[in-house]
Amino acid sequence: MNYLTSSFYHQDAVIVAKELLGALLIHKIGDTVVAGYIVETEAYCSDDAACHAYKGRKTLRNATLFGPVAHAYVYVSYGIHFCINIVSRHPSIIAGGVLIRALQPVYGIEFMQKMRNTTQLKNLTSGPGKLTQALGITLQHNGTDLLNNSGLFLAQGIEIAESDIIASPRIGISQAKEHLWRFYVKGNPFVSK
DNA sequence: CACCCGATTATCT
DNA sequence: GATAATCGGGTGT
Repeated sequence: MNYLTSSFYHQDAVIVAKELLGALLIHKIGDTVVAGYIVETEAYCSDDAACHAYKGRKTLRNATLFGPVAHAYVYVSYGIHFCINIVSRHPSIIAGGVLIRALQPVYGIEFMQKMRNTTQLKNLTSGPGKLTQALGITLQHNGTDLLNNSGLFLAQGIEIAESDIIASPRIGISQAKEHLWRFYVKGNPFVSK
């Protein structure tokens, strides 16, 4: 198992978002390993009006985005879902992260089916709120160091060819829609929508 | 398949 | 009071 190392996260979030495609997001809960290949991401930068860090470090919620890279930024979406970002930014930038939007289930599929209350593979991890529920990721993981053997981490997975990466506008935002900072694996059935 | 809407809370106006 | 990096269930075509 090859873990992604610190230097990987010290790059522009847009680069990290692209390069995270194909990586394994892993959550170990006791003896259970729950994991999937990342097949859809979105980049958010501090000079980007759609980013939670855009207005500065004002509230407790977005503090993690300003903290060390390779930590998990988890927030509550629409009051009821959790979404996970990987804190990553170029050293010249004050804050930034990559939203994980979809996974292809690999390990712990039975666990995911219990958590999601469905056996339908396509519905387990095909969206940012779905995949956190499937992997058992909650607000308590906000600020978790992904390099520190915490049970939540990233590892090298499968290689995605450049020609199989599609860039498109980010989903669900009302500002800075012009940036093509959503990336997904062409033709992968687990991409959201 | 398309739209519409309710759930539920941190944050902003 | 409104909006938001969402989801699932409802209704209609």
